Amino acid sequence: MGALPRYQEIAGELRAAIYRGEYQPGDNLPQRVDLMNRYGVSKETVSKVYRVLEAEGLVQATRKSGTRVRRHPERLQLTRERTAYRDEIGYFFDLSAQHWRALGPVEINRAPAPGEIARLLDISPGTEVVIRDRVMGDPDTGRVFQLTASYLPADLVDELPVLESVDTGPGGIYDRIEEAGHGPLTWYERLSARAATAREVKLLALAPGVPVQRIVRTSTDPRGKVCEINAISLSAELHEIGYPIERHPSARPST
Amino acid sequence: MGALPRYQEIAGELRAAIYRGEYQPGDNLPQRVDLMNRYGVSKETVSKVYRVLEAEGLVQATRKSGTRVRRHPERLQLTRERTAYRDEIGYFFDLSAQHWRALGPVEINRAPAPGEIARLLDISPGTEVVIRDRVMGDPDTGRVFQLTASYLPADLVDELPVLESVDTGPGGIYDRIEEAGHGPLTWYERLSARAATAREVKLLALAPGVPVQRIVRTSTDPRGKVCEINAISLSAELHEIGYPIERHPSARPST
DNA sequence: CAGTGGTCTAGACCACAAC
DNA sequence: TTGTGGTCTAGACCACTGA
Repeated sequence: MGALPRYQEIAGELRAAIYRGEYQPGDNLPQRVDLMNRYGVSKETVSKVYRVLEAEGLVQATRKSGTRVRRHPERLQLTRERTAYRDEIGYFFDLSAQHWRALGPVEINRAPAPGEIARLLDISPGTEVVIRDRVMGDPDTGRVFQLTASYLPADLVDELPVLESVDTGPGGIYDRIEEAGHGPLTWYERLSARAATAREVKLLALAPGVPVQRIVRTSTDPRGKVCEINAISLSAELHEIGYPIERHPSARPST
Repeated sequence: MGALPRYQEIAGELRAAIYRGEYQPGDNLPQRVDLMNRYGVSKETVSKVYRVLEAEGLVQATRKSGTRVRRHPERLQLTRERTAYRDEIGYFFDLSAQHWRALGPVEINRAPAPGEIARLLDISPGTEVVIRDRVMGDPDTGRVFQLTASYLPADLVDELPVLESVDTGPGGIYDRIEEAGHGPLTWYERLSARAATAREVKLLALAPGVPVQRIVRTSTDPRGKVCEINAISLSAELHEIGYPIERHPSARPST
């Protein structure tokens, strides 16, 4: 027996075969019973093999018709602008997602701030914040594309109760915050990724093993107080974020 | 019995308890035997529960001392500039990662282009390309931070054999490509994320369930030919990519 | 060296989707 | 209807690691 457990070895062989192109997207992989015989292992072990590959997003199993190599969908190019625009409804940060709308009403709750958010808001973890949750998507097809959560520190909401109401008026929370003397806000975005939560898998209809891409935007007032954090989750399989690179004078073309 | 399998139900309860803060980072979760008794399930089922939570990057098991809620490391802010710089060694696209160096020699191979790369190079999948693989990291600690692969179409390498050699001279492949009449190159970057491959888990020392962030840069010559694709994999847990947002005139401050 | 996680089995049963 | 994936068990054994 090698250093790796049996099921990892078998997963490795199948993975390599997929990368070599022996199994093309859409092809069926050997079914459970065949692998049991071929490698002389039990059904549970074979299941473990396929669970590993499924968690990697490589294969997809359907009852009766077998386990297939996944076809990866084309990625939607999400040209994330580094510029904030504003229209009659409010602010937007994304030219290519301009037609997405909230599917259903905003959900507003008070809850302890998750660790990452507390750190960015510069409050101690577990402190209560106001959370405005939105499910965004294509209003025509009803397809969900992103989950948005807006985190507001409790002291700011006490000062500005409108932030806890469903309709925050023209220009949305940013205009209200700026009117209350916190303007002009400056924005900063951070891009990261992590494994999907159960909620994200369900709402974004993620295939097993697909991570989410995160866009976390902080809004800071001129005194340096972080007034809001806006966290977006997107399917990492469906989206990519693109931008052109400019040449610095040090990188002059040599033609 | 509900709609979900038993192990998913139990995983859900533990997950919720972690989010509620009943188990803090560093705390021990109940051990296998306790959960067997509490829920009246077998050891394999309990293992499956913890395998789910581990794949989500929520918990980490160590023999003898139990299964703990993971502490997530601080993210290294990777301020990805939108500007290409150049020094005596070559081009760089990342101010904050300037001191990273190749750990070990470049590995150069000819292999069929993976689907994603073929699409960007505008060649049919499986066409042979030249791949230059590098492992980058901190030269002092030896810690690996990113895997870099540079994909070059075979016809360009036939025209410019130096692209297949280890030392490509001052300014690297970009200067060689531009000197050969393909300059000035224009660059475009795409950010995405996906589940880690086995190689990435090993080389980047990723914890189970941690995805990789991908930065894929295309270099295009003035005639529109894509001359190179540079694909970087980073631990999504360790890095985030940040940038400030500017105000468009439409988003004037309302103070 | 004992305790905990990790792997594996043989066999049972369920549930869904294609036929 | 039936074949396929999916779940679960009871019990065995291994392997690492912290006291």
